[in-house]
Amino acid sequence: MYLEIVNRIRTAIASHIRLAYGVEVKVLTERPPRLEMGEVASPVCFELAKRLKKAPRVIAQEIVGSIGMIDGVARLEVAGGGYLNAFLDRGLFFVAALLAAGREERAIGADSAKTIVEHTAINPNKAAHIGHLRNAVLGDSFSRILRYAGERVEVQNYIDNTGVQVADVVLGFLHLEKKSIEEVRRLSEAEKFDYYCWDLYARVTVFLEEDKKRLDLRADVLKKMEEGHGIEAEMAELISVAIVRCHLRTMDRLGIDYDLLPRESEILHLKFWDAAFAMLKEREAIRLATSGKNAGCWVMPLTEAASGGEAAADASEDRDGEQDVKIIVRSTGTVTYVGKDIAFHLWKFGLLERDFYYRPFYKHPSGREAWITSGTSGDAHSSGNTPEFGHASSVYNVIDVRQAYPQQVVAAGLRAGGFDSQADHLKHLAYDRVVLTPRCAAELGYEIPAEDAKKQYVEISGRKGQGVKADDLIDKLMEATRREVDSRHPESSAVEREENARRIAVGALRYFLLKFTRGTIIAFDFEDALSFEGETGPYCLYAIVRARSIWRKEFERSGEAESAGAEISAETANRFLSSPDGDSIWDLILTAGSLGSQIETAIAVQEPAFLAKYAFQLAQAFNLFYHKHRILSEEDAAKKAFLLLVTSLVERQLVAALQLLGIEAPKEM
RNA sequence: GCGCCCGUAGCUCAGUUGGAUAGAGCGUCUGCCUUCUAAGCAGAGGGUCGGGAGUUCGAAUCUCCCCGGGCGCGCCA
Repeated sequence: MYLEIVNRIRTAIASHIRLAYGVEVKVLTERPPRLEMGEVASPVCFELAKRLKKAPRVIAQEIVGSIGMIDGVARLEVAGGGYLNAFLDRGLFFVAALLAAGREERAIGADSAKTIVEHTAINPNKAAHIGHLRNAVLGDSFSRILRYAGERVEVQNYIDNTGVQVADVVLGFLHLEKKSIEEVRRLSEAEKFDYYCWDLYARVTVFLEEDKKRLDLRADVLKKMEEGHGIEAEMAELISVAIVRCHLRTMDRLGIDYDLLPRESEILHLKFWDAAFAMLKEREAIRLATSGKNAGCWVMPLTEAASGGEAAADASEDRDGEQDVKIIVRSTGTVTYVGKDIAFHLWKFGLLERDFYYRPFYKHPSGREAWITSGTSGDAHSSGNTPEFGHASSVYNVIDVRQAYPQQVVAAGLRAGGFDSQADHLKHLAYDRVVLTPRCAAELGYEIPAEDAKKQYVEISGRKGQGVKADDLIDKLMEATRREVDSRHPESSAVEREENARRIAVGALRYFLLKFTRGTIIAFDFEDALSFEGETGPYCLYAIVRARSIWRKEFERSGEAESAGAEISAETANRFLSSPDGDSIWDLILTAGSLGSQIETAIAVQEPAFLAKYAFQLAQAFNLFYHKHRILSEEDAAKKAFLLLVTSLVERQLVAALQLLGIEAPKEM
C-alpha cells in the first residue's frame, strides 16, 4: 500500500514540476525520521534549487501552494530547509491496506519469462553443514520472494557428481576400507550415510597428505569416473545419488524444494562442451594460442569487465605484450572448469543446441517433484509431460563470494559469444562464509593449529571434517524448542507439540541465517543460534500467535465463526487514528502496509535480510500495540472492532513476510 | 604485485538510488504477570561511524590517501 501511494506522490510532484517550471526531475522520496513530519518526504526542491537558482524553501512553498490534491494524501507541507512532507489520509490507507492484505501476491503469468535460481549445490560426498544451509536458505528465500513478485522461477541444485570430492570418497571405500560395491550399496541405504562419508572423507584427506604419491590414485579414480565406466564410476554414481537424497531430506526439514538437479556427469556424457566449443569457435569468442606460455591452449580474451585481478582496459597488454586471457581448453585437449560452466550457462539460457534427458527423482513433502538429469533417452521419463527446463531469461547463482572471479569469467564467456543481454542477466548472488567462533570450535573438540589460534574465528572445512553438520544443528534446535513447548503446553497432543516445536526451530534457524546481510561473515555459535529472544524467528512468530489468540478468544466469546462485521469506514478509522494514542497505532498500520515496498527493495538489491529486518520491526511494533491496548475488554464496540482489524492486518502481513523467508507460525507457543 | 570486501555502542549487527537528532538485538542496571500467552513490555546507561583530506546546501553513505583485518587472482574444481 505504501509503495502505491509513494508512486502516486512521486508522479504527482514530477508532473507538477514539469508543468510549473518546465523541468524534468527524478523525484526521490524517503521516510521522514519522525511521524510528526509525515509519512513521505521528498528533498526534490534542493535539486530544483540548483537548476532554478532559487531558494529551496521558496520553491517548496510554491509547490505546496499550487499542486492541489493528491489521492490519499491529506496534506502537503514545507519542512526544514525545503523538504516537501506528505501526510497521508490515515483512514483511507488503513482501509486500502486491509483490502489488499494477503492478496498482494502477484499471479505468475504462464508466458512470463523464466528465472533460474541455482542454489545449494553441495558436493555429493558428505553431510551438509551450516555453511551449506546459509546458501540454501538464502537461495530458497530469494526464490520465494521472486515468485511472490510474479516471476516464474525454476530452482536448480547443481550436482557435481564427477569431481574430486566424490572421487576421494570412492577412493576411501576402495583403498582404505576395501569395500565391495555391494557393501557400499548396503551402507548407502542406511539412514546416516552422509555422516559415514563425512568421516571417511576426512580420513582420505589425511591419507593423501601422508604420501603425495597417493594422489595418483585419485587421478585414476577421477579419470574412470569421468569416462563413466569401471567400478569407480559405478561406486561414484551410487554414492553421489545416495548423498543427494540425504541432502534433500535435510533440506526438506527446512522446507526447501528444488525443481531440477542438473548433474555434471550428463554435461560430460551428453557432450555439452563439444556443442559450446563449436559455437564459441565459430563466434570467435575463443582462439587457439600458437605461441607463448599458453601455446596449444584455447583461450578467451578477458576484458576489463572480467578482471579478477586483471589489469584495467588500458593495461590489458601486460609487460609481456600478451593480452590477459583465460584458458578454456588445455593443451592436452581437456576442457577446464570454467569452460564446462560456460557450456552449462549457455544451456541455462537456452542458447545451446543440446539438452538433457530428464526423469522424476524425488517428491518433496510439499508435493513438488524434483527432477534429475539423465544421460540416455531410455532411462528418461517418456510419459510426455516432462516440464521444460532451462530457457531462462535471468539466472541467479547463489554461490559463496570467493567464486566471484570464475563467475565473472562465465559472464565474460557469454559476452564473448555475443550474448550480452544474457550476460547482463546472469547475477551472482554472493554471500560470505559461515565460520565457527573459537568457543564453538572448542566445544566441538577441534584442535586448532597454532598458526590459526590467533585468528578470531575458525574456518569450516569439509575436507578436514570440521564443521557443524546441518542435521545435528536442526536436531539440537528441535530438542530445545520441544523442551519449551512441552513445558508450556503439556495439555496439547504429542503430534501438535512436535509440529509446533518443528516450526519454531525452523523459524529460529532460518531467521538466524537470514538476519545477516549477504556480505557479513557469520560467526556461528550455538548460544546465538539457539536463542529465542530478541531479534529472532521465534520473536516474530510469537507476535503472530498472540494476534491469532486474540481473534480466537473473540470468536469463542461471540460465538461467531467469522469476523462478520469486519469492515470499517475510512472516517471511523480516522476518528481513532487522530485520537491521542492514534499515532502509535498509525505507525503500526503504516509498517504493516509497507510489505510491498520492502519486497521491491529486497529484490532490487537481492537481499532477503531486508525482509527479515522488516518482519522483526513489524512484530516489534505489534508487541508495543499489544501491551498498550486491552482489545477484548475494550468497552467501546466501534473501537474494539477497529483494534481487531488492526490486529488482523498485522497478522496477515507478518504471515506473508515470514512465508517469504520460509518461516511458518505454530498453533501455540 | 593486482583486484574485491570489511572496519558503526562492551559484544553481534542494521543503516544499499547522499538527506532532517546514527538505530536494533544481546549483555548490564531498575521496574512490570489476580489482565488478549512474560519466547513479552517499559525505563536507564552506552558513539572521535578506523584516521585524515576533498566533493556537496547536506557524508556512516561518494572520491583520494593512510592504518587495521579478510578473501580472490592455476593448463585445480
